[in-house]
Order: sequence, then C-alpha cells, then structure tokens
Amino acid sequence: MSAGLNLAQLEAVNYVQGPCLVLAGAGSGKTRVITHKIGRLIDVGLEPKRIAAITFTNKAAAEMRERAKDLIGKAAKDVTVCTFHALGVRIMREDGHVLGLKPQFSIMDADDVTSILKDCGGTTDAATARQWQWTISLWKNMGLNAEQAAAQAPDDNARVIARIMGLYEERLSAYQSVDFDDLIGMPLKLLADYPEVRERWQAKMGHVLVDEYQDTNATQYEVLKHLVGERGRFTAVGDDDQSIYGWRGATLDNLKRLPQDFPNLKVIKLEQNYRSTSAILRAANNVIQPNPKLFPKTLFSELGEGEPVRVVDAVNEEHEADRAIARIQSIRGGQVNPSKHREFKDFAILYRANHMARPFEQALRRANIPYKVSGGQSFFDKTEIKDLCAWFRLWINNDDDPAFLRAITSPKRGIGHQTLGQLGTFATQYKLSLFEALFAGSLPSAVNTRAVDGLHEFGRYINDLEHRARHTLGKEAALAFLLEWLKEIGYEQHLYDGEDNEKVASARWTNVLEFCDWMAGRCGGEIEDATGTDASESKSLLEVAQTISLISTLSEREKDQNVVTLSTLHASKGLEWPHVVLVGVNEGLLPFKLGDDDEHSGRSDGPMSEGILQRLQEERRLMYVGITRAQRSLAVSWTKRRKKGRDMVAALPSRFIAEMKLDENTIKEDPREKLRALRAEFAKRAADSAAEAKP
DNA sequence: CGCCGTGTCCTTTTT
DNA sequence: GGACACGGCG
Repeated sequence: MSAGLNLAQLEAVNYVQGPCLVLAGAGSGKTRVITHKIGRLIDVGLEPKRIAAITFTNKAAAEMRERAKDLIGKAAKDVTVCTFHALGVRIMREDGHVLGLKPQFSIMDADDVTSILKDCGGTTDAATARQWQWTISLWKNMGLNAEQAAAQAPDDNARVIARIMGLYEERLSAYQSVDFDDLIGMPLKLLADYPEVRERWQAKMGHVLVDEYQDTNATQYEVLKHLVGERGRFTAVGDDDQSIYGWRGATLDNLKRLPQDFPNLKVIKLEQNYRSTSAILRAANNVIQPNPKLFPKTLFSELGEGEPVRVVDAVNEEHEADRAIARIQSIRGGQVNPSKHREFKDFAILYRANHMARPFEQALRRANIPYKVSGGQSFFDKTEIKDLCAWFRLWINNDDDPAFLRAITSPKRGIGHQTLGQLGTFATQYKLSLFEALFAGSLPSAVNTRAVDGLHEFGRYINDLEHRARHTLGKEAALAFLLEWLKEIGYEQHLYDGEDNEKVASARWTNVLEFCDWMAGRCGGEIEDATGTDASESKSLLEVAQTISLISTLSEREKDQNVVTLSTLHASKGLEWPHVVLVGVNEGLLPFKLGDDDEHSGRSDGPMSEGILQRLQEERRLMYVGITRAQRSLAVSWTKRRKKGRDMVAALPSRFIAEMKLDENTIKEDPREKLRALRAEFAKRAADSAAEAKP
C-alpha cells in the first residue's frame, strides 16, 4: 500500500493520531499523500463513511475519488469526497430547518445575485451591482452579517452597501434561497450555535482531510474546527506559495493560526518535486523568492536540467497565438522531445483571464488542432441550460422568484415586463412569492385582465410538472418525461426562433439533449452526485434536479480526451502538462493592474501600500502556480501591443519575466534590458499622443 | 402590451 | 463578441 512513497510522504500518511499539517510544495505528490492516507485510516480501523476529504473544485473531487478508488477499491465509495460547498449543502439539507430553511431551498448563482442586488439597490447598472456583490461576499466570508457590516463600515459608501445587504438577505430568505457564501456561513451558524447539530456532525467525522488548505477562508476554517472538535482529527494539506484566492476571502492566517490553535500539530514538509525539470523549477523558485516565507521550504527535482525556459515576444494577441501554436506544432514534430509526450493532451496554454482564450481558440481552429477550454464559461452558464434549470428550481422550490421570472419567459408565452411588474408589486404587497401570488383570489384586480388566464395556466402547469417529476423514477422514464416536457413548452422551436443562425440554434438544442441525457443518467444512479455519497439507486427526477446547482461540467472525467487545454491560471491549479505555454505575461495582466497609483507598475523603489504589496504577492504566487504546471518544457510569452477596449496600446513585459532570472544564453536578450528599453518607448509614445491630443 | 432589433458598455481570477 | 438598456413596431 505504501509502496513508492518517500520518507516525508510516508510520515504524513502514517501520522493518524492527531492534527497534521502537510506543507506540500508544487508537484510534491499531495494527492498521493491524501489518497494513501485515506487508505491508512481505513487500515487502522476507521469506517470509510466516517472519513471526509474536502477539496475546492468539483474537478479535484472527481480526481480524488477516482484515485482513491484505484488505490483502495470498493471501500472508497463510502468515503465522502466533495467540495466545501457540497458538504455545506449536505449539512443544510439535513439541519437547515433549524434556521427556517426548507430542505428544498434554491441556490442562487452569481447572475441571480447580481439581479437581486440591482433590485434591492434600485440600480440598473450591472457594474455597480457587481461591486456590491463583491463587497457583500467578502463580508460574508469574513463572517459578518448586515448589522455587523454596517457597524464596521469605514465610509458612507460601505454603509450604503451594508443596508443593501440587509435587504438582500431578507430577499434571499423570502425566496427560500441561499448564495454560495451561505453554503459555508449557514453551516457554520448551525455548528456553532446548535450543540446537538455540532455533536451529530462531529460524530460523523472520524477524520477530515482538507486539500488546498491555503485557500480556505475564515468561515471555512471555523467550519473545519467545529467538525473536527478539540481532538483535531484532521489532515490539512496545502502550500502557502500557491495561495491564489485572497480575493475570495482566503487568508494565510488560517495557516498561521493552525499551530497556535492546535499545539500538538504535526507539521510535515514535502520538498521533493516529481513533476518538473530543474530548469523549470529554478524559474519557479526565483519568481517566488521575493515573497515572505511562512514556512520556508526548498523544492528540488531529480528529473535533470531539461529544456531551457523560453521567453517569446509577440507583436499582438494574434501573433502571440500563432507563435504558441507554432511551438506546439514544432514540439509535436519532435524537435524538442523526440520520444513521447507529444500528443495534443500534453499541451496547455495558460492565461490570466477568461477572455484571453479567444485568439488562441481561433488560431487552434484554423490549425485544425482539437482543444478544450476549461475554467471558462461553464456548461451550466449557457442560456439554454440556465433556462431548463430555472424550471427545475421552480418545481422544487415554488418560492424561487428569480427562477419563476426566467421560467415564465423562456420560452415566451405572451407574459411580459408589464404584467410581471404588476404581479411583482402585488406579491410584495401581500408578502407572497410570485408563484403564490398566481393563486391569490385578488390577483385579477392587480394585473391586466388579459394576462390573468395566462398566469393561472402557468401556475397550474408548474404544479402538474412538479407532480410528474416527483413520480418519475429511473433513467428511461426520466428521459421520456424531459423530452415530453420540452415538447410541451416548445423549447426546440423557441431556440430556432430566437436565433437567426441555424447552426447556433442546433448546437444549443444539442446541449439541451445532452443535458437531459445526463440528468436521466443520474436518475438511473449511473453517476455519483456532487455530495460524494452513494448514488447507486434509482432516484426521482425531482431529487436529481436538487443536486445540480453546484456542478459546472457534465463530465468530470474529461482528461482522457486527446486535446490541447486552454485554461485560466486559477483553474489550472492542481493540474500538470508536459508542455506549457504561459501567455499574456504582460504588466497590467500578470501582475494584474495593481492600482491607480501604480499605473506604470515598475516603481518598485517607491513606497507601496500594504494592500498593493499583498496583491502583488498574490499575483506572484499565481505566476508561480503557472510555471509549476509544466513538466518538461515551458514557454512564457508577452505582447508588445495589446487590445484595450477598442484600441491597441503599447504593453510591457511582466516584471515576473525578469524575476525568473533566466540564464543569459537561454534567451537572446536580457528581459531587464528589454524592459528598460520598452519603458522608454512607452513613455515616449505617451508623450507623443498627449502632444497630438492638444492641438 | 409584448417582442425584437440596434447601439453602447465593458472584460480578473470561482464555488 | 457578448450582455444589457432603449426605442420602434406589430
């Protein structure tokens, strides 16, 4: 069982008697440690169902589940392997009633939240609403409610947001809904304030393993502490150098506090990297070097020096894409690695922001290279899928007003803004959900007479569907029901009506069918649900529909596809590829624009505010994560000019390229020299255009 | 009153 | 290229 583990890994696996922190450098085999430790815990007599492994993404959970199954076999099925949020859902479905929440509560996605906030704050401006959303989310992740937020608000603006937060929370509870942050915050409330709930969950948790511990936020840490109790039956695995979710409330304090909160904490460092060549690892170590060290560690590799890291400069995004693809083709042609690791799936193109994928997608399509975009728009963000999900949400939870509004207008059924506005006013007045309002006796006096019949019909139809869905069991029946329903509402026609491009419409319809097939498969117990619990029995469609809110892709096992991966740096964490191209490594992108007072970004000598410094450090960790995804070859590319809104502007290479401290002979020109030259050029251009603008 | 076409804005990272 | 507000048409 423990074959092939090094000493440090073995120590981490075998230490089961108390709290344990494993500081796992990039590529040091942390997933291996977690899966082996699950096996070890079972060996020493812990029941599999009392073991929980918590990850941050569904993808990581799926991977972990698979690796555990390979290693341990059938017993792995009973181990809970899920995300923090999925565990939260489980706790809330069981115990949320204590807080006045129906077990059929809905989960609002980010877009729902934006529109609710627009409504609460009386604005139509999405940017403002998203600003509020961001702030409120951060507060919730710090464990603050609306009153506490108001009390600590530093200025008027913050006080306004706190007030909107209060309205927003009221609205959510009226909808019997929660947002993503509640999936952590409410379980915390349950565990902290209700001893009997806490004791029950503590009894269920014999040992908790937390992956990517450095990405936990304050509330998640509190949840963890309550789950594991004073004895601290947990293993936290993480790497302070890979903490890249500070913007989501993650805090390295959780790492700092661990030894204080658990004095008998065993700390183990994994420092041997099994992933990358020395050339790549050296660049990574150099980049991260300026950051302060929480737990100093020195990563080393025994895989040999390998290919030098390349720096590629391109004139613009299109050129950058062409050069990246040329590189892929040349490596596939065998010029760099003559033996293996030359299939499409061995390549990844990584970038800072989702929208940067586009030129690369176009270039790959032109070159006839198959690819997938991960971490971009998820399957469940597609309009057609959101439409279907809105109907499901409404069957499950009639109080879900956002779902109601979406379902009643997709497809269009002659009920528009005006009528819905009247219905909304009426519902608010009598404190009813929109759905309840449909059946109120006084409805006809509140809305236009023409609309009343349509509204009633819709209400009856939803009731009917809810009833049918509840009694639809198993795969065949579920699929038949879904197709019948889509026919009834004329959804396929709706897609073709709403789209002048027939190809797009048919692609959308294909998505719909794929989705139905997938749902039906779950009813047949083919696929495990997001909470990682046993799913081998037939389920009703209603039950299945309840589990989809947390899932972002249909197939979580897509890694066998032989295609090039395009991914954001954030979504790439935990993954690896033989050949990686890191693109858009420009100042203002990576590091991302740090703030107005740091516009031209090179002023490392001037005073830097604490906030900006911290952001820079997180950006540096992001670069570090990107570099350490590469096993055998790494290229880093930047462009001299980039699109900014409508026009092209001059751009600078990232300071991180200089910080990699690549050998002089690796690249033709010293990036520091180049940086200086470009900065001069940039300043001159700025002066020129200023002069142009004047006369 | 509902629907659809046009013009305008923006685009960090995710459960 | 995409989301969204606005104005004209059926």
